[in-house]
Amino acid sequence: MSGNESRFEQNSEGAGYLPGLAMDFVIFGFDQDQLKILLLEYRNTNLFALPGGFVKENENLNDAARRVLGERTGLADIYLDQFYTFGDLSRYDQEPLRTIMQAKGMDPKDDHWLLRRFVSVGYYALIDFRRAAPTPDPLSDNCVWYTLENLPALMLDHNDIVKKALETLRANLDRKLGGNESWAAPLLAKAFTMGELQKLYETILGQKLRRSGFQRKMLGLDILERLEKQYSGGAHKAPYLYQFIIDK
Amino acid sequence: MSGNESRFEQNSEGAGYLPGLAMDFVIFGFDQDQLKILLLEYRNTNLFALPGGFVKENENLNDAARRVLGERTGLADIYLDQFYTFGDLSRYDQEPLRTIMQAKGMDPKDDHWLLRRFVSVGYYALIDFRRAAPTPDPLSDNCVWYTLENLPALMLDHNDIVKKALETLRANLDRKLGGNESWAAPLLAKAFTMGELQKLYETILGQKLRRSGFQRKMLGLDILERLEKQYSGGAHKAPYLYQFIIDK
DNA sequence: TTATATTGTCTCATTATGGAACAATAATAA
DNA sequence: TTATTATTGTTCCATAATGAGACAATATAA
Repeated sequence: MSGNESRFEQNSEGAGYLPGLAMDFVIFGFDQDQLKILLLEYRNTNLFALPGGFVKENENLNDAARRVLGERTGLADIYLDQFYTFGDLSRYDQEPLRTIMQAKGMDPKDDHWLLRRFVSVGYYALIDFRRAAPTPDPLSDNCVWYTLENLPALMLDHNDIVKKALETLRANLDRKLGGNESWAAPLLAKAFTMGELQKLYETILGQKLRRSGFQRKMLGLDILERLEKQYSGGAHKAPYLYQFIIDK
Repeated sequence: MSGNESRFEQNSEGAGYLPGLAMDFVIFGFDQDQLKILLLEYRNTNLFALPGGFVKENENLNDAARRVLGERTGLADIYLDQFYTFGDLSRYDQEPLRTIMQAKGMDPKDDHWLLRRFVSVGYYALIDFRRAAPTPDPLSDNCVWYTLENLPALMLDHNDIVKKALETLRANLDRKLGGNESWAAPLLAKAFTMGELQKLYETILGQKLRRSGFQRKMLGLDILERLEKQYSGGAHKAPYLYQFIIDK
């Protein structure tokens, strides 16, 4: 992190990084029946942004994504999906970043590398809300979970990026219904009830599903192992707990 | 095309273009029951590549894609899909491009902008085989249709790019089956038989489909208009001709 | 005129899905 | 202790979708 700090402040040329290329992340977590994503906050500016990063000159693009994801969440081995590359000219707006840098006491020149035009590769990730250690980058003051329905206005085209990420995630859910479902594992506890799994689907898809049909389909996929243990805590029949079958 | 020529030869800095960012195209056409894509050939080098291009400094990424697609095929208003961005270090191999430039009588220095590392945004397009005017770029000698099953070994990671494009196209076919099917229009004649449409699906998906089921599903989508005209030419009952319903 | 290949449609068994019912039961209220 | 309540796991059935094939229709070739 110490070497990280310097790339923003001391190095006005962005040496060691590919010029004009950035990455932005839509990092999904699931907590209390809500989908959330990680946002960066900039104090005194009222600006919010997606976590992002840059690609080193001797680094694979997707490796850079994993590295930055680790830097922001402390997590490795994450379900990570490159979903779109954003390259509109409307992204090229020096104002927000200049405001942020000035709020940090910097006085960047017009040709500071961070103020140039960037094309940004979008990734989304599904991570374990409970294990994540949200960490702001050197320019930000905070890295916080925001409920998807409650997002503030974000910098540049970042709201569009979130929208596209969610669309892609939904489409992939449909397609992956037949395959290995372990994508959902990081979003749930190790053992979970069928109701919790259904709630996760409903939250991502933004619509209610029929209970019996959902149970029928999930059990039919042979990806769930029913545990003998039972959950307790509600004034009703105790549901089974399930785990995803690994390997498969 | 005149201004195009100069960007490769006279301008060793690539001025006016975003550095390190390229686009590669998998341009699909359909002819004689075969799926084909456009390849560039380089004489005296035995090298083949996907058509590609660069993004101007004051141009949207997707607009650049449409521009380059027009330059290579002469076509506008094309179904164009950005499917993945390729950024592995293994792409960074000066040899093929140096060979090509030398075969053209150029002697580029090691830091010639074309010999630097590029991250490339992949697009695929479905175009009308009959209306296309394949046009090589200034570095290439030829722009030719190749059957997908007969592709030669391509430069750099271009075979991977083709593979990924086909995977994406197939996945999108499945998803779009319920929606508007006009994506298929550029690949077929204005009027076509159900058998021709089925053949197109089978070729893209790489598998046989059941005839009665295909007909049932297609007619049920309400996207086809049955024409009174009938095709003739085979020693059998004449099939109906169909058109896609526009607007819808 | 007959044969042949392919088409448009239909049939029927099988499977999947929508929607609801039902008994089971863990906690809570009486 | 007993009744109540909310939620679960399962079953049921009507409807829809799908797989696999049968059959008559017919434009050309023999």
